[in-house]
Amino acid sequence: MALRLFNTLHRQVEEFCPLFPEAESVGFYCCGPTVYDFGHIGNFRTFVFADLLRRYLEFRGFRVNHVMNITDVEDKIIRQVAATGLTLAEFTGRYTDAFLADLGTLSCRRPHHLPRATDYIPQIIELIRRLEARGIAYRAGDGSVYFSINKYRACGCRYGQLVTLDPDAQRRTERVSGDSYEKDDLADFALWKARVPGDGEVFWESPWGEGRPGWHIECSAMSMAILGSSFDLHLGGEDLAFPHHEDEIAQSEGTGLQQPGRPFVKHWVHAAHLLVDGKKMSKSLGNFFTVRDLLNRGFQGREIRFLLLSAHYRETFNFTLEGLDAARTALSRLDAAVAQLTEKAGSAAASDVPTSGPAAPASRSSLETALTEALDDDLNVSKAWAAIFDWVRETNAGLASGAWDAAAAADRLRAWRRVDEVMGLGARPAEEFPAVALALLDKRNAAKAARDFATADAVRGELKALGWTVEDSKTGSRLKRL
RNA sequence: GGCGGGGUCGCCAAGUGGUAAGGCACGGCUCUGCAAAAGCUGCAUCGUCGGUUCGAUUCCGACCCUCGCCUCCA
Repeated sequence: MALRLFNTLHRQVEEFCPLFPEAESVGFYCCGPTVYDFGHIGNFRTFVFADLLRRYLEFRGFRVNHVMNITDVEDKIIRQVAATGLTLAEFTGRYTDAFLADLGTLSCRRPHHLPRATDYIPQIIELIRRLEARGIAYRAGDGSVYFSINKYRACGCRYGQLVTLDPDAQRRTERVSGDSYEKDDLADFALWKARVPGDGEVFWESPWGEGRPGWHIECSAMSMAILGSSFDLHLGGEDLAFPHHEDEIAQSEGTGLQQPGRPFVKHWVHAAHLLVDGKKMSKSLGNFFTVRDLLNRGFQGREIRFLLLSAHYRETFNFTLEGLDAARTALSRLDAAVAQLTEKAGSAAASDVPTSGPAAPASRSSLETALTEALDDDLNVSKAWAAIFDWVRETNAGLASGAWDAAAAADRLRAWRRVDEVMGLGARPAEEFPAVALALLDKRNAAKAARDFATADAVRGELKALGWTVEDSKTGSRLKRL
């Protein structure tokens, strides 16, 4: 079996085969954030999904070269820079740091490369020059440089690979028409935007005068600079398919840098949106939660990650706080099983180091087999969770019946750790018990030992008021946060 | 208006031409001093109407509802 993934280019599920099987790594690009504000969890759904795919590829034995751009020059950023009086680097640096911190909170592996658009101005200019030399880019009256879709098509290239849009049937919004007068054609898009007074100090010298990069060119420049002119995987949110990715293909393939027969990107993968109350989560609607918002409400990053990974990436997913509560409950059941297994395994588990890469079939656990089967199927996480929760039930039942010794428990634990290399939930953070709670626990244990149940129950009530519940077991009592 | 997704148990969410995974919630039982946790167990005929078929939730058609893209956007 091999990994099968939906490819937006062909609108079907296809087996993932590296473009260059002999190459040492798989080229993996995911459109990153525009750093003008904190990202919301809708944005992070895509990044968590990208992380899952990366982890799974690595689990499957591929070496992944993961690139995520940081777009640090753009209209909203320029407005904010002007408004705050900060320099571009100061302003975008803050949100870049916040973004990376949030990525860490959600247990996403750090991309190997995090190129910033402003560090790639020479490459961007070079790309535009190539397009200009091939007659595909043209300079408009306002000094900006545009991409000509007609010229591009005249070169035998296809515009409209990711979406089917009939230009004549499109809705003409004010914004589109208002934007069009400098362009030869409505659908053309800016490669280089001439400096205007509102840009303040944000501009670069170029063969076309002072200005800044257009909307989509930075991704073409950075992805090709780092991964080459043809690479394996390009991901992003579904809203980026058009126009961003379509234009990216046009700019990249318009340069003619690819080997004959090689596409710019072999496999395009798009993640569906997160909804809130049935509507797309977005900055403009104001219906968004940032990772920080949820942390402030007492949720953990891994709980958010779990929720974001609970639905298939190509289905829209409705985010609710109730859903997050349910995710927390489910995750704590998993945590409890893993914790008990760890306890049972004792020192037998200590030497285990989870490893990536394919396990020999003989040593593959049934959990791992089920996970692989599920994820090979276009990353069917629902199926994967079903297997994981079946495993949780088996684990609890086996633990309760005393069926396993330490070594058997360690085996099961090892299986889980391998699977968690992909899911990325990690271990539950160690709980800090306040001294008061521990004192009350002792008091209750003493009362219980003396069979003074009235006192024991009263103390349990006190603990409950403090937000702790008590779980009695054969081996003793433990505290658990309510 | 054009294009593309969805409508499966109270909620979330897989899936299949032969009567439907998993999670959360809920009920019963076991365990427990009582609980909690855990286990066992119960709980859906798949938007509507037609059609194809021995048989459709799964295929086709129509309709209703809903979300997204077409404009910066994960």
